Amino acid sequence: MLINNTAVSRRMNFNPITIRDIAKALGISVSTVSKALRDSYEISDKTKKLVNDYAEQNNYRPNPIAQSLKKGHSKSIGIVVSTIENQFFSQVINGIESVAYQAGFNVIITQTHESYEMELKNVEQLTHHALDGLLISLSTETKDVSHLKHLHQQGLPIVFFDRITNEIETHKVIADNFKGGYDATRQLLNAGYKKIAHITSPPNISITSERFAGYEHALKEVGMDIPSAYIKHCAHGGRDMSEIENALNELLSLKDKPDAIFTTSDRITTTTLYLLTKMGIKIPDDIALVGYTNTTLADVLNPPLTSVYQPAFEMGRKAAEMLLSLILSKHPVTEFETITLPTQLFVRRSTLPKKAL
Amino acid sequence: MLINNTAVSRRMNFNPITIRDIAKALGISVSTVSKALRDSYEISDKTKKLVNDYAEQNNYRPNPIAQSLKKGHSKSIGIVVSTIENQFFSQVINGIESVAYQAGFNVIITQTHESYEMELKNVEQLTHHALDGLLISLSTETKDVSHLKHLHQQGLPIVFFDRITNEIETHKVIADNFKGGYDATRQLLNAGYKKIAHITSPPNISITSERFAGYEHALKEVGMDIPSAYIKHCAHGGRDMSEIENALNELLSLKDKPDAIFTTSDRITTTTLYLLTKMGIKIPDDIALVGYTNTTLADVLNPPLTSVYQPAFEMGRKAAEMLLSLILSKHPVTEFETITLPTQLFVRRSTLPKKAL
DNA sequence: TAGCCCAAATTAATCGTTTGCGTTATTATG
DNA sequence: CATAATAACGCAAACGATTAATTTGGGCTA
Repeated sequence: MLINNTAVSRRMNFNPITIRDIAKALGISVSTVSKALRDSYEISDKTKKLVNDYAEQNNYRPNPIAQSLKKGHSKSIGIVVSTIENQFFSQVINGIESVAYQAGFNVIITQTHESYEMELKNVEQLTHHALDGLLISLSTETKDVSHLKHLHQQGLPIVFFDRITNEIETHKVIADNFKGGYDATRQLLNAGYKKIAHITSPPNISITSERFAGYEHALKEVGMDIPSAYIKHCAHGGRDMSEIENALNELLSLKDKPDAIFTTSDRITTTTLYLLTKMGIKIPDDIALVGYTNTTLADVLNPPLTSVYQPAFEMGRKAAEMLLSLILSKHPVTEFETITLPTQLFVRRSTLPKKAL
Repeated sequence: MLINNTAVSRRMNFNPITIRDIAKALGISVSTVSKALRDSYEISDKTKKLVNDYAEQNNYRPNPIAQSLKKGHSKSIGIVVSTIENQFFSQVINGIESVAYQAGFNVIITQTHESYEMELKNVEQLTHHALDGLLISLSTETKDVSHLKHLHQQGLPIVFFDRITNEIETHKVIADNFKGGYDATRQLLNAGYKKIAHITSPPNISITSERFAGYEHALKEVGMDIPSAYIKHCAHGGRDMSEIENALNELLSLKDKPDAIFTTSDRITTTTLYLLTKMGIKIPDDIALVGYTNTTLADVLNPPLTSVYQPAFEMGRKAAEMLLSLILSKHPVTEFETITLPTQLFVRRSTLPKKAL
């Protein structure tokens, strides 16, 4: 009876039972209910049972908003990535999730689609909602990180992963991009390719320059210099197919055409493969291809694709662990570290040695 | 001076300025500040300017938690999908995002990884945090939807997409699964294949039975009956490779081996392709393959994969629009609709007509 | 029986905002 | 000049949960 009454007295909206309802129904005070539910020593077992039973029967759930307001934290962390369609990022997110949920945190995912403006909006959005911490991989367009600096100064824990900045001192997790670039290039060199082009993201983001450094080092090691006409930057990291189409067309119209291409990022890699195929260019016969990608499909592509694989899940785990340590730390943290995770080169048919062709 | 003082007086934690701080600094009341910020007619322009200037200079942000508590809503919606690694779902999410953000809502994404237990946990998690509405595609394991029924009865707006239930009356968005299954099967039949196996998810989820019905109809239409040994259900929708491996092994050890396979779900499709390739089975020569997938890579797979493409982005948009209409509705909604979106069959080399082989 | 202790419960303040209503001045009206 | 109207602002009660401080009512001891 009573139950029904309290039930109908609420709005039609999603409006669950509160501790006040319980208190009223049981004829005791609100604080007694609260303490009983939290199993306080101040409350008798009899009352506790009474309260708990009633709460259970009426499917009571503490209002998380009220708890957050009171406790001063929201138990949720924000994630900013370029796009979850990229398998690399969805795997990172899986890693983040696995540790966040363990710790009772939930995650809010946002995507920049490689746009600086979207990054601003998302960070704004996220901090407009209550956030205990932020995990971010910068957008391709991002050159200015003052939006993040402000938040960081205000005390919001931030951990960077993948695409980082050195303008903000905090924990960071990256893959060994230098080695990834080196391994990929070295593999092409070993297979006999001598004219190695590089299609990549803009140089302002960290991964681009690091991978380029690896590429450069491998070439220099064998005494080759870097032909600037072979280096192509896609303004939006290959978001638009036309970026890559243009890059390829330019490369292919060179007098001295490349005999191999090293691509970075999932999107650039798979789109390059798609376009070359569409153009009727044989891989690796006409042009060899090695690319960064985390797709599980590399083995069944045509041809199977030599690729640099990044430990995305692990990166997510590590980043989340570091963020949680920042959030949960009693004292302000002043010592930060940057973790570098190894990458793995999977050699497949797209970089078949030249002599074997 | 004052600014600095208020700044240092706060905790080291992320603890931004409040309206109380503004009131104190300006020597006016909290309510005046609040009203000034909300541009109330009760406040003079002079005071408004004073408050707004101070707020801007000190980078004031209203605490969203407090606002949510007061206003009774959180401006965020929850999403439950099986896994964002599946391109179909990440595209759906992009669609959802595009309308949610437009309306000032943010989204919280959770993954079930096809587990009923995880679905329970996620729904619990989500509603533990403050939610204005829920978008959900059921997990493969889910047979009981009482956890959702409760929430729905309590008044939480819910919209189902993709994998729906008819036990709960609300808005739903699905693809035309019957036609998808029919088209795929029909394509195989037209290409001359006669022994068509079907690897799919468990029959309890809606998409499975709907697609099966299409498959069945196509076969019956040409007077063929459905050989039960050709129907394989993967308990977790292909989450574990072994599920698919077993299914394939059973199919291939049949006296009367199938000459074609119709797979549903991204995961099952790509894994089947991978396994057949690894087994050295030629597609389509030995076995033809048509599958559900939303990967952009279908064209560059080996062989290019005939596939049923679902309008994932559009599905996300529609679902989000319906949810928002539910959330924003002044009156309780009693009329619900189920939208069915068309699918598209892309014919590629993996179902090359038999005579052409 | 006074004095004290302890268990068990209540009161009230708090988190940051919002908002109905009351309180001042100041201006307009008869 | 007295009164009504209005503009501009403050007070205090919410929203739901937590918790320090306080009260209440026994029970026990000296």
